[in-house]
Amino acid sequence: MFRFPISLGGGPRDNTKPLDEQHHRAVVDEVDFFRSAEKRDRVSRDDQDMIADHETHRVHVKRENSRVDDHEDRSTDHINIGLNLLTANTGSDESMVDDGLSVDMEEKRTKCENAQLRAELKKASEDNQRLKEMLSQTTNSFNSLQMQLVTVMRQQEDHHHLATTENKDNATNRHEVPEMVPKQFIDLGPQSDEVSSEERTTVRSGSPPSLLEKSSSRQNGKRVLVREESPETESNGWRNPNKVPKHHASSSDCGGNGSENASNKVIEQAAAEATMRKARVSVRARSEANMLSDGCQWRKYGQKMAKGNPCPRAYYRCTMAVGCPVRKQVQRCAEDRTILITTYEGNHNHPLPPAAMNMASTTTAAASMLLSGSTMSNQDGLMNPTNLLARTMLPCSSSMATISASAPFPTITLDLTDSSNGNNPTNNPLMQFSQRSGFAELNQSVLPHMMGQALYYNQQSKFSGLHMPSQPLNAGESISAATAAIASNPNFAAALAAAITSIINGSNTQQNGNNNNSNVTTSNVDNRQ
DNA sequence: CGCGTTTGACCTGCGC
DNA sequence: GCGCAGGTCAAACGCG
Repeated sequence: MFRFPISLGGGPRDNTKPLDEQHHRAVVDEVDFFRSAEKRDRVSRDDQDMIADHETHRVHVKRENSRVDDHEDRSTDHINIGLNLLTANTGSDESMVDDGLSVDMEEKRTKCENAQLRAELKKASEDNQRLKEMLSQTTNSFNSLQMQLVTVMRQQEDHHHLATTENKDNATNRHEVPEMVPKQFIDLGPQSDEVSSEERTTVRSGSPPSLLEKSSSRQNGKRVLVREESPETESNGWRNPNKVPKHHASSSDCGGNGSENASNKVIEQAAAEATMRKARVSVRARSEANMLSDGCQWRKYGQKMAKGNPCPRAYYRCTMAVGCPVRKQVQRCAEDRTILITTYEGNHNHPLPPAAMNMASTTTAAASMLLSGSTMSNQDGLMNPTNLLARTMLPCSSSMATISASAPFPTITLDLTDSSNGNNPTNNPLMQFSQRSGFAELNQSVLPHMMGQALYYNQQSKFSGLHMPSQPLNAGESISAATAAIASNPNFAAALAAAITSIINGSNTQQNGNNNNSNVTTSNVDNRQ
């Protein structure tokens, strides 16, 4: 566990000081080049401080150093300490004869201790910072999970309510209450900041003015309610998201009457959407079919021969709602054509059937991670062992999940082919996950969901799309267990506690195994400048 | 006839 | 600036 150096090298006198003062002392980043000089100077001027106790001297010196500015302000005599050094020596009393050597030794000793203290302080501050980050991430994850839980519970309530209603008014109201899928908006993108949970509840239960409910979409022959984007939203949607910056630039030029703040906001939104779209989740699975059935409706809009692969790449977009930005690419692996590589991109902006929630949560989590990762520097990205994603995802799926930036966009690849131990399901962490979580079904649409849940759990993890080689870590089991606990245990607090414990243990494990953690978060410096 | 697929053209970003 | 590759568009086509 983390060790907090409570004793900062001070003697008993430290405990008598106020906490804030001690803290102040701890923060002061001084180098006592003039420690001995000050001391000797003080000896010459202050008889009361001529105490033989070395410890008392040292503590007093630190206090002096922490308030050196005050001294300089109050008395100009202390400005030129080095000059007073000679006069203090020459004019000193009998103590100078005896302390000539001991002072030097004490000086070295105090310097050494000071360096140790400084190192401990640095380490403590680093641990503190890391804990803060972990707490923040965990809190955010908890809030998100709680929101999902509320959504699911509400969904169940709705189903129950519908069932009871249908039982009561079976004949009369059936056509008025169409069978509908739960309106689960899993968009975790920038919109989530603007739409409060109350508003989302309203979206689920009512009909907001900006949303038009449309019953034309089909889902397995059933009528479903989908959200139809407003024209403005659609214009910023999938139509040409890659051109968003240019479009906005041109629009701002053409429509110069518009508010600059508004346009900036729109630009930021568009940039965020573009960023969200660039996060990709690639799923590798063995399949004879041309496409994985992930619960969504797709329409093919293009096909292209990719370089280095004799198999064409097919482009699909989600057609469950007008303007849904989600697209996917399907391509067979060049080396093994039985492997189907499906790459998802973007987040659904419409309600999804439960079957489609699986894959959607995965892509959404990836996009969210990209957003959070965009606020980080490369040094603090995946290469940083404090990264929750790297520590949580990769350990339990080191052979399945890789993150690569060699691709044009940050891509998380989920290898479900599992060539190494695929014949033994119990060796598969996801299989273990499913078994512990009580999932009866396990198919290619469920697997990404579970990965997606893990990703969702780590959506606050920061990464910059750097290449992260898979490294088997010891904390895999504990992380997997914690993830399973979250999924299966309705008590999120207990599950989160288990997860935090596992993460912390994993952090220590990693730190023990890797001493090159010089880039462990040491500052809050935001590198977006 | 409506919807989905096919396919060639076009656009855009990137490397040289 | 040019070429290449990835990605997208949209007219043509096929199917139920």
